[in-house]
Amino acid sequence: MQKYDPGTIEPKWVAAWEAEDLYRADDEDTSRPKFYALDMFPYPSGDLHMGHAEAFSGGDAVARFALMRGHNVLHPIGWDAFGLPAENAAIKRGIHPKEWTYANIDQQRSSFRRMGMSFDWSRQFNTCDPEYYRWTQWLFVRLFERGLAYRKLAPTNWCPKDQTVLANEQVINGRCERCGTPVIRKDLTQWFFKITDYAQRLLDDVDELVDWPDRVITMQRNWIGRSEGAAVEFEIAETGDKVEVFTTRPDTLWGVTFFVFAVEHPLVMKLAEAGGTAAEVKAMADALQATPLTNREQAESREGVPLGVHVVNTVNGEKVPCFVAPYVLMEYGTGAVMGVPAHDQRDFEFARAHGLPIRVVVQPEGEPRDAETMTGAYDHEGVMVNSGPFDGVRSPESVGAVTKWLEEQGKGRAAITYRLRDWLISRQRYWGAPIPIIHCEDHGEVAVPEADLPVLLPDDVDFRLGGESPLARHDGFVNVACPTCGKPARRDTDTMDTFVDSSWYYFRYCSPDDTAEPFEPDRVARWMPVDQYTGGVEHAILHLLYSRFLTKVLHDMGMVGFTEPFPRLMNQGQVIFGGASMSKSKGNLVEAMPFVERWGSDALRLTILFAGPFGDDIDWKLIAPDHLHRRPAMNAWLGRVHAAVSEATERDASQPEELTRHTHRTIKAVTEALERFRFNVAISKLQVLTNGIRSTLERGEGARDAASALVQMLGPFAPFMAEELWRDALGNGKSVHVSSWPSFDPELAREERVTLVVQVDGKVRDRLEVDAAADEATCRELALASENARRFVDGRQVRQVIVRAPRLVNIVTSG
RNA sequence: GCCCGGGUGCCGGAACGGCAGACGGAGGUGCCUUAAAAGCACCGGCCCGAAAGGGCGUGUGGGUUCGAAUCCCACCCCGGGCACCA
Repeated sequence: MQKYDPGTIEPKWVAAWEAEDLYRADDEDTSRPKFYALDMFPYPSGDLHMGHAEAFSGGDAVARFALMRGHNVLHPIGWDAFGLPAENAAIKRGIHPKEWTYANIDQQRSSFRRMGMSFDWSRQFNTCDPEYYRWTQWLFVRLFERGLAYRKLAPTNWCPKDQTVLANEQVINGRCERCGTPVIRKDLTQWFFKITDYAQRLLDDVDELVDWPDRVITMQRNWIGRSEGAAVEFEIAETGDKVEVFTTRPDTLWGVTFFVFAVEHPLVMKLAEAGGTAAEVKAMADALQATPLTNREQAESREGVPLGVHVVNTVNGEKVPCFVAPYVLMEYGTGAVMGVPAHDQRDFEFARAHGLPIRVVVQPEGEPRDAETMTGAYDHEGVMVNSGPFDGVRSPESVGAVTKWLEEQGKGRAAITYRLRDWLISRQRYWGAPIPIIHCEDHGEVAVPEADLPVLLPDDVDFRLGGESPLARHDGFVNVACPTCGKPARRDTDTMDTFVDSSWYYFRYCSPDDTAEPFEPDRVARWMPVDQYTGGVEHAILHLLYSRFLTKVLHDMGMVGFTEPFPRLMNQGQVIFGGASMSKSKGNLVEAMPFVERWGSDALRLTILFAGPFGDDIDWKLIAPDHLHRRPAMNAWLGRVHAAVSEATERDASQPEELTRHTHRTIKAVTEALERFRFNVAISKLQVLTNGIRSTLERGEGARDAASALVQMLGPFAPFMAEELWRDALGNGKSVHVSSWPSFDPELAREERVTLVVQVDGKVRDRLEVDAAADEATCRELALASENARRFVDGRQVRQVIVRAPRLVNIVTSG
């Protein structure tokens, strides 16, 4: 008998599967139900590491399971190939980003092949291919036409190191997500996608996400950040200017004792001049402009500068002083807030710092607060006081009552504010899809006509860092005729955020060779929505939100008939090392291929999927630290499977019923575990069955049927071993991966003999073997007759006997 | 601060409210081997006990229940997300 050698088995089947075209999704076949199994496509930076191995082992198991259950499976792969890492790596190495990117893609592709992933390779594409980004640009133009792509001067997050603007989402704790450099503020004209138009729908349609992890849904909700309240109009006493504020607490309007503007508020300089404080205000504005956003955000000081003017409190006519302070942000609400120190902690601190009055207008019942002695704001429920007509009104009703009154008085209205901002998509970098816009002196922003797409990214560009987009330095790219009038004009020199590329790639897989449109609506209708999306939780917000947004836009354009692309989402955990996330810079990145070469792809998949629940993080250091020297348990198990199955096929003896029952129980358990992505549990059941087969063989009995089922169930986890045994040892002609997933007979899956646990007062005192069909009376009788139990019952009075036939009897005594 | 997760042997982890620790790892003992590795067999929560057996055990404290790792309340600790959001 031959020993298990993955090094010869695995490459052999890679070649066979490709020759047989085993994993091609069939666009025409409607006899089988479709199943779109999507894995978040990888970024081609270096070769595959253990994080890839985890994500794709899980995704591949899902796809293979669906295939064996009779689905027509679409399981595609591609590369998210534009973006900063490629550009940075290229600058560092002095080569072209294209070269670096395509080399990495080649390497990852060959590694995926070696691992035997069940991808339909005929659909592969890269987002940096002109055939792909042509359609990214096409989508940009469609959004532009619909008013969903627009340019505005905006304070941006600027990374001084990467020399580019970052989206809010790419700023982590005030630092650049990529390089960790503190981000500073810079006002630039930028392209945005108007995702805020879809804020409410993005929130509402969360209901259509039938199977997403709760935490991801929560993150999406928090990111959209809907707040309900009121918009109230105030008037500046000295100038008559009107100012609107948003508040979630209109019931505290009578407690307003001051008013604060953000420095960027359009009225600020005018008011400062009127109030005679222009110099101080200008100084503060300049200081803030030069201050990195980090410092501004972390400032806990309540500094502020008086504007020298007053605002008239809309509800009672009182005049209160106005200030400019950094704690008020132009980006949220209206950029101006009413100061209610008694009921907002920030306002409280500001009032104390500037000697402003504090007025309690909401009193907690039972323990009234006193402005003099308060040590912090009271921001909970209570009864309104000092509030004119509203004295005595209780929260939470008070908020609605005041809002209604404001509307009647024409002083305000109910309002909703979202935390979500528009999506900043322009990048002043080279390695991305050029924005297909031409700037004409006479016609402004003109979209590149569809026939002229793609706007090719020129190869001969000096892409090293500079203050502006590298494309701006390429005259041949920049200078172009206006599509409308033909006069000399300039191309837009920004490129698109890579999140734009990745927000629609799953549509392209449905018809990847389409040269007339981004995707064929009929094919998309055929394959989408995605049946199971697998990927990392690091994309819980950005990628998923953008994809959901774009799908809704395409829906509104009449191109797709659904509004959510991924109703089911599964997040794998991260593979970490020694408690820290793996990264090249930390030097703890564990690459996948050395393991594969040494012990096989099957062993790697099993090691990772067996390590714990799929959604939990895996610490490689704890799971297989010394894997290149020590034989992994999964490789050893596969060796035993190989030996046992081979032996089972050579034996004529009949299979004992006990093993048949065990097999059916295992099929049931593994099927259920796979349906819920409980790979670790499924694999453990397969190991138990292996042990059962081995002891059966040891007793000289047969195990062919059990072995056959085991091999099939191994398919999603260890595709090579399964195939080898299925075709070679078991002698089947067609691939195990297109065989029908084994079914179980519920009658056989039920245990025949079970352990009846006998408890006395809740403690286990005996275990009896009984027929699984034993009824309540029988169990009760057997339990009461048990020697071991009686030793604890004697001398006591039996008060109650709980029977859960055939598993448990609890004899409850007293005394 | 707010919002999510999660605390089970030495380790990864199992466990429809009903035998806690399945299945593995690390370790130990034995077999095989000149030897090592590999393989195979057995042991493996803690305490008492020679054993039979008993007691204690799922972060802490309480509660519900015949019965709680599991349900409820409070607290402690760890991880993640958001964070001057008006």
